[in-house]
Amino acid sequence: MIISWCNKVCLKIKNLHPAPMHQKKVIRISEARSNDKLLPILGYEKSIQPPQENNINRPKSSIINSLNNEQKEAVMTTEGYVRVIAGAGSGKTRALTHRFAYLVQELGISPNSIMCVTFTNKAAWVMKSRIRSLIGDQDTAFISTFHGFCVRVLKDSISTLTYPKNFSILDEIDQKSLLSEIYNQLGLTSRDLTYRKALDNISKFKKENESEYIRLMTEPDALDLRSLLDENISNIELVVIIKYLLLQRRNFALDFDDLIEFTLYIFETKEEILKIWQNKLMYIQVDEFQDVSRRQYKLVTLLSKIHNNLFIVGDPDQTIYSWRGANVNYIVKFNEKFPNVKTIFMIKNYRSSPGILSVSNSLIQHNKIRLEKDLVPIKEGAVKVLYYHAKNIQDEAEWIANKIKSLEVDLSAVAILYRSHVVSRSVEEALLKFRIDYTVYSGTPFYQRQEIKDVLSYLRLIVVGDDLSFLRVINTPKRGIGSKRLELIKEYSEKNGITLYDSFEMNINHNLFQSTKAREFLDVIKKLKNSYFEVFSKDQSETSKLVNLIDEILKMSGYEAFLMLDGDQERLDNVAELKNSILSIEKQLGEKFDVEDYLSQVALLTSQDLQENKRDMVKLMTVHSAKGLEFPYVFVCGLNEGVFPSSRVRTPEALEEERRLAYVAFTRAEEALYLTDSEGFNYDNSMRIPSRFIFNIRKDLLDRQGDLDSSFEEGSIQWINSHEKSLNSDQIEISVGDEVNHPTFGYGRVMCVDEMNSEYEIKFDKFSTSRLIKKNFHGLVKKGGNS
DNA sequence: ATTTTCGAGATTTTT
DNA sequence: TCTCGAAAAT
Repeated sequence: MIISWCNKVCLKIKNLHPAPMHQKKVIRISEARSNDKLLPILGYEKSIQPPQENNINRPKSSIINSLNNEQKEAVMTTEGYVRVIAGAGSGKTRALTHRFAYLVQELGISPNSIMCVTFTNKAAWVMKSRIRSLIGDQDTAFISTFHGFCVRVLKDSISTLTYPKNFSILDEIDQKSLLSEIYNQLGLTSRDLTYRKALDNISKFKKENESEYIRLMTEPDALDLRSLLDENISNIELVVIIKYLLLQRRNFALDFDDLIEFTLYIFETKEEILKIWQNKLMYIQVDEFQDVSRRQYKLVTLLSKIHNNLFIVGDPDQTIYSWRGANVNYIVKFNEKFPNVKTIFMIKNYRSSPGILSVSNSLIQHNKIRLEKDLVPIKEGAVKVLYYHAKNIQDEAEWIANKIKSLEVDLSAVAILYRSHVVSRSVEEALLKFRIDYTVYSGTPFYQRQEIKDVLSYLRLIVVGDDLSFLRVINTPKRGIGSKRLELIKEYSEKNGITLYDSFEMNINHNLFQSTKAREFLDVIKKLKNSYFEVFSKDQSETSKLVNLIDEILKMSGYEAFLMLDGDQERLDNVAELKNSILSIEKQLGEKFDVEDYLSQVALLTSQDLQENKRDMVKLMTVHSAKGLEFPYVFVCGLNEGVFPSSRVRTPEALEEERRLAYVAFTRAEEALYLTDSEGFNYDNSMRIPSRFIFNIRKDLLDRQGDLDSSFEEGSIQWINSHEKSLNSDQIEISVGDEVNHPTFGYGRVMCVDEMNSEYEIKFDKFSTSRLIKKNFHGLVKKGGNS
């Protein structure tokens, strides 16, 4: 409470609505105090990190010497298709980095000919710095995520398309704002069709009409889309999809999947470009291959076709992204798809103590669909994993806080993992109460925060002038321009085929804008545009051009004043942080820095890139974002039915994924692992019982604490068993291609089985588009025989 | 006539 | 934190 008060004390008393705990960054008391003298100034300068020191010219042999036999084998098999199936903590990333270094140093391969795909930006960053420490300061430009690579390709070659000539990246927030535009137009609300569902429909549409939709997006005019719209005007879901595509076109906006899809499209249609990349990238390495999606798989296999050097690393037991399209079969069946695949198993675990490992093994064995593979501990020790059953959530959270205190270790050695963000709330309260510093790693990513998006939108409006930025910025801070006045601007722009900003400028004298601050806003933007062109056209060697421009924007637009009046210290800090990150990027790139490039890529950056030096704080994050990381002490909390596994689980397959997720969580721990759950009620008022994953663990492996009543335990196990049975029996054997009969829709054929949402997609004879039917709908009858 | 504010209700996981 | 609708403020 004290810390939170310190953070707030500098604010106006007015706006005391606390943000949800899990979204907040809590800072140390000393920092909070020093902050209040900084309050009146927006953006204080933090010292910029000194550049990393490189150990140049290490003896060559060190690349191999520190490795075990399997790793050596993986590193030194430099030709052909190699698959490493590596358990958690077995040093797979190490094998990957050392292989990169080996290729460069021993075989004299240019680092520019090696593509190394990581799962996150952070992983790429870590890998780069490790490789640099092995081989000195070399260019490692092709160590990146799939998306990072695609941005690079697109930047080079998007001009070869007829349309668009230019692109920006849509993040989740942008997607939603596009949708809300459409909903406004159609008079829909999110109750009629949830955003999530609509976005689902859109990606499904794109998947099914793969070639079609790219053509529609890249043709110079969207006549096809418009006629498609007219034909299907009665199908509201389809209308939303088509309108969305039209808006995407208008804004040159690509979402994360489009990024890869467009790259593939360019590769498939422009052979010269593909050839260039295929020739350039002699070696391709992919980490976390178990979480590769269809598009990503297509991309790497396409790229490796000339040199045929593809090195993949992954652990099928750690597949936790199937809901995003990841498919384990790409790694499991890799050897069937390519000739002479060399498979190397790495099952020695260097990370965790034996107790942690046996618990993890014991858990994952309950999965039926998997390659048998038990990890072997290298570490020694007999410490058991501790399981604490609390009577209520507060109890659970405070037990964790107490335990952390009693550990008496560096706080940065401790991580608390949970299934979903909501769970973090009670833990945060307890940590505050016990005065334990912490950072929340997940939550809204830095570049998706309101204030950051606002500032960047101002910038983008000035530099690019796109509609999305205009909409974001026109009424923040409030200028008296709401839906009705916007309507006028939109209509005019639609009629004349111009951007919203241009339409706004042309209508500025309209009566409707008289009592608003519209003119003021227009003047400011005009002035800023001028100063942008002035500053950036001159060949100034001054480094912080962009930061200066942002300062100007903040002052002139009134956004700074708005933040100081309305926001809290955290937002001011975030804006300062943004300026800092721009400054360091500018410094890094020097003359090569380009504002438009920066703006088009900013969506790919994550908060993790900025949170490097968080010393001495407990880390809180979701299990998903803990992927690939390790911590000496790990707490997994909220191990309750309905939370972990999530209550949304409808199929045995989805349950197995939850179990893998738990497995990932457990195997993050190095020294000690603590599992906790609590009694009480879930948000849907159901009684909380311990997670089945607790009962999956062999009893003698757990050191149990807390008051778990034996009849309560008995009841819990019974409920779990019956739930498991119902999961399995819900499945009617209907698969793709089957003919079915539906009581109202009649005969149809199953086009697709969606495991995640447990739906069938069926094309009925009566309808032109297919429909989704829930798997647990009992009226569906399978028709025997073929037609 | 429009915009702003405020309370109520809801929320898996993310490149 | 987000969205929605109704009441209050310009």
